[in-house]
Amino acid sequence: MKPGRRVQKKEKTKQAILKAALELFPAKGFYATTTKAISKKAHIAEGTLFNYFETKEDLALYFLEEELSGVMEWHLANRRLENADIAENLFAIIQHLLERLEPYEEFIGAVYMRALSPTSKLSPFSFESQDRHLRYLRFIREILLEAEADGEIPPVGDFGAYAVGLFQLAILTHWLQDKSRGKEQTLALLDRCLKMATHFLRNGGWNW
Amino acid sequence: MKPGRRVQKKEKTKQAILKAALELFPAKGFYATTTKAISKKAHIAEGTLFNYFETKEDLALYFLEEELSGVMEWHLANRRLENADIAENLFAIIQHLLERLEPYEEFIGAVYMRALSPTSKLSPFSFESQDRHLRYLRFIREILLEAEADGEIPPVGDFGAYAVGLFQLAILTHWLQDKSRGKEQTLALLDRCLKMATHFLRNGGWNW
DNA sequence: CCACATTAATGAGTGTAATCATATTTCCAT
DNA sequence: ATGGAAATATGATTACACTCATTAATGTGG
Repeated sequence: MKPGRRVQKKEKTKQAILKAALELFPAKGFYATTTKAISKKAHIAEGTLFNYFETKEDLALYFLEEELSGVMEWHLANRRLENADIAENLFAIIQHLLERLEPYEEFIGAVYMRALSPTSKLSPFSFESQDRHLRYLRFIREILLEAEADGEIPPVGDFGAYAVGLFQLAILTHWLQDKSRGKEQTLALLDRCLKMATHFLRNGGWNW
Repeated sequence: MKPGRRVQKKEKTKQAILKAALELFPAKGFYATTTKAISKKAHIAEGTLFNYFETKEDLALYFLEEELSGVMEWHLANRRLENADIAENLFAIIQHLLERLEPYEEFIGAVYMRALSPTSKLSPFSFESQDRHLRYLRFIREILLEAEADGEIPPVGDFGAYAVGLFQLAILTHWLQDKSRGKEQTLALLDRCLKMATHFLRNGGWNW
């Protein structure tokens, strides 16, 4: 079953849009980049862009979602982490995500906060993009469940995953501002917070 | 020094805009309310609105900032809280804020997340609105400093205030979704988190 | 190869936030 | 009071994200 010309062309157009966006967003930022400019650079009509991405925000979020998926795949392939404790595990995951997000530093912050929002009161987002983020939350949930099963931490429920997601947001905002070499400040903070949190959970802070 | 006609009129116009916005935002939500509709209801020209508020978001955030100021004043006037421990103190503050935000529940979430952002990479916000939020962070910092001085908690630095701000954001997103009567779920969560955090800090979790 | 169905591309059109040159109002010094 | 300066209001205009009716390209069954 080889892909027909239609599928091929479609993929090519999508890649052209993404390539154009990835040249403009980092250079001019999310807000100063117009969809018109992206279309032009991708050599397509203005309307075509919206056949591929519902909104300009969705286009920017595509990169985030790709990297979130990438992190999940990477983690699955990285058996070494299966034996790591929960703090190491989460540290590795978040650090890896930050590394992957580096090319998007200049614009991803503008839309990241909204991606997190689980309620329509927060933004006029498509359900689809919420679904995609939910996948990542379920992934985190899985990791926490394993740690629970090993007796590493007490049961933290769905709320645990939600909390980690929020923590990740906090780390990301710190990372965006971090001027230190190699973002070492953020990494130190990340390490410290995770160690504290697991220490806290192990010592019965949660079951109280 | 009585205010001249100019100042009076200006204040009247501002109030008219706020009144109109407060009728439309809760009814239709932030996104479905047009600045044109607000102007019309306030009996002013479309452009006049932007003499008073830089952007539509700024207009919505005005209500938040008023309430943040209100919370600070309220806290200052409430001597009872000076002797309360840090958990009670923060609980009272955040609960009070949530109560005050109730009238804006339908639209404040749409802009709240952005107000928090301390970096221009996150949003095209005016510096002014960042300043206003900084005032609140300094207020939180003050409260934490008092608790530090009393030996209630170890020194948590500016980061402590930042963390509380982020925590408040987390609580707010929970609150927006909370369908329980009187938002009691959120209040229970708030109580639990604060008690855990102070317990944690007191037991040397931070100084590690 | 051809009709015709399905899918994708197009760009003029729309709605709306925000701007800006101009007009109007208020203030104040004489 | 009056003229001119400063502040404020105005709404036509702009810029932009996004829509949609139409056109073009591709796939398919006979």
